[in-house]
Amino acid sequence: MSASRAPAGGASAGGARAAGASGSGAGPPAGGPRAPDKRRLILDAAVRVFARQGFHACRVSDIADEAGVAYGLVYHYFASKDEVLDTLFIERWEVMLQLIRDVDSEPLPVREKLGAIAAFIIDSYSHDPDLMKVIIVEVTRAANSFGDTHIGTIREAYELIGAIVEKAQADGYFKPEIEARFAAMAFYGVIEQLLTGWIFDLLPQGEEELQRAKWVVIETVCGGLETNAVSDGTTAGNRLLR
Amino acid sequence: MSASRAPAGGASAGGARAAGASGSGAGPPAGGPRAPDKRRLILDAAVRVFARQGFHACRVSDIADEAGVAYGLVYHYFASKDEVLDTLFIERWEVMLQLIRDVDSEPLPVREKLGAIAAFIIDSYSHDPDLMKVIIVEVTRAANSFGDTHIGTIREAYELIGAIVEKAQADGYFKPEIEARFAAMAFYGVIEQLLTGWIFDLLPQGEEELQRAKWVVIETVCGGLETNAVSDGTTAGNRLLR
DNA sequence: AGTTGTTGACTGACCAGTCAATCTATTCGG
DNA sequence: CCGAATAGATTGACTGGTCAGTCAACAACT
Repeated sequence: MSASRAPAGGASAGGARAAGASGSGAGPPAGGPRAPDKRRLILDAAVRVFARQGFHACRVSDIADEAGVAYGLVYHYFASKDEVLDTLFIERWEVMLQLIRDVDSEPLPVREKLGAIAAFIIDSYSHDPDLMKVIIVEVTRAANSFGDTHIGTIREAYELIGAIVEKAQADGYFKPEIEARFAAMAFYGVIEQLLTGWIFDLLPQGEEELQRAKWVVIETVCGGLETNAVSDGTTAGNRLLR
Repeated sequence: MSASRAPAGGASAGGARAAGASGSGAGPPAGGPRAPDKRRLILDAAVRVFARQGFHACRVSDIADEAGVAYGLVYHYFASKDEVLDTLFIERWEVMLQLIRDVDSEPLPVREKLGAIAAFIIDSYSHDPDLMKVIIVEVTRAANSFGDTHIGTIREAYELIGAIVEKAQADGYFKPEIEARFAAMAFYGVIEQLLTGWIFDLLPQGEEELQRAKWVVIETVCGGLETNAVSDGTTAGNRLLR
């Protein structure tokens, strides 16, 4: 429930370089906030355009216009229109993957681990709805084209979450009857559907709702996965074990 | 849990007719299984092609080829490529909507109501994975383009499910702290994510797994929504009230 | 004098949608 | 009962527009 590290949108960080430019090593002279950094400008513009019109419906010239640069410059920094989207996805997903790994390695109760993951994703949406919309709509859920390309990376997230669930089962917090893989999908599915609800404007999305949603996710999913009696007579849920 | 009415894929049924053909009333002489019914042929071919290549990546000629008809015939029955997909979605979604309405109107315990809905969707996938893939990937989750067009119909499903949850809350089976709208999204999200898992081949999809998944969905979601003590001391879950 | 950044007009491919022609079935006058 | 007439079904070559990606030139910086 604490602050949770929401990601900064601006800094360059990784980002897979395309073909073409050999990039002699050093980046811009000083990484200060002053540099125009057209590459970033294009990436950020692309997020807005993709979110507004969708990847397929928008033209490369729309991105260039939005970024205020010439058409050709897009191809100076990226090998193709696809690569722009790929870059956006990889950049962001890698951060999430790292967070999940970090969370996983810490000795926390499951609720807090899953809570941190849910919080991260929801905070990411809160911080940059357009970017999350693009990643979910255009990549994560695009079974053909992009989804296929990144399926390996996407799967990794599910597997890491699955591992967390498995551990919780081994420790007796979660019931073992529900396969960890299924549970991981369920957990992630609930979160993604909430984002979808916000994206489609099917759910109210004040800051308060977003915060509350974190709790709802955990309460709903963990509630169903925990070993809270039912079959055995004791009232002792994990609550007491913890 | 019972058989649940899985939909037949073949018969024409409703289906919004396009512009053009005024249809002087009677359809084909006898509605027997003999009639070629090119319209249906095209629709079924489109499902296969859309599932395989995706809506955007495929050409109208691919559909015509797959159906074994001439290019132009597609435009005899449908006003546009879009209309083919629209028709597929509406046809199927309407059936689901009707099922939800039926289920809702019957006096059943929540678990069985939601169970019937989950079963229907999962059976639909089991019966025609391609069609479900197309509907989910190309429409339900396409925030721009198609998703936008059908958002009203999609929303209706969420609202109906939400109403079921609300009723369960009023009856004391579900806890009231989790807003019905959220719960409905969570429920649907879990199911859709499972389908996604199967579509992307992230989850094993034997017939046995699909059947088991129905139980997992209910167990997970309802487990988290039910008023199973926790805050009050009694072990009495809804199980006893029922 | 070279290297990297930036520009935008241009091209080549691709494809949705059109349409005139052909085919098939049903109707109807004689 | 037959052949003409009408209407729908079916065909596939063609068109028009769109757009991703190229490239030759120019600018800025070192």
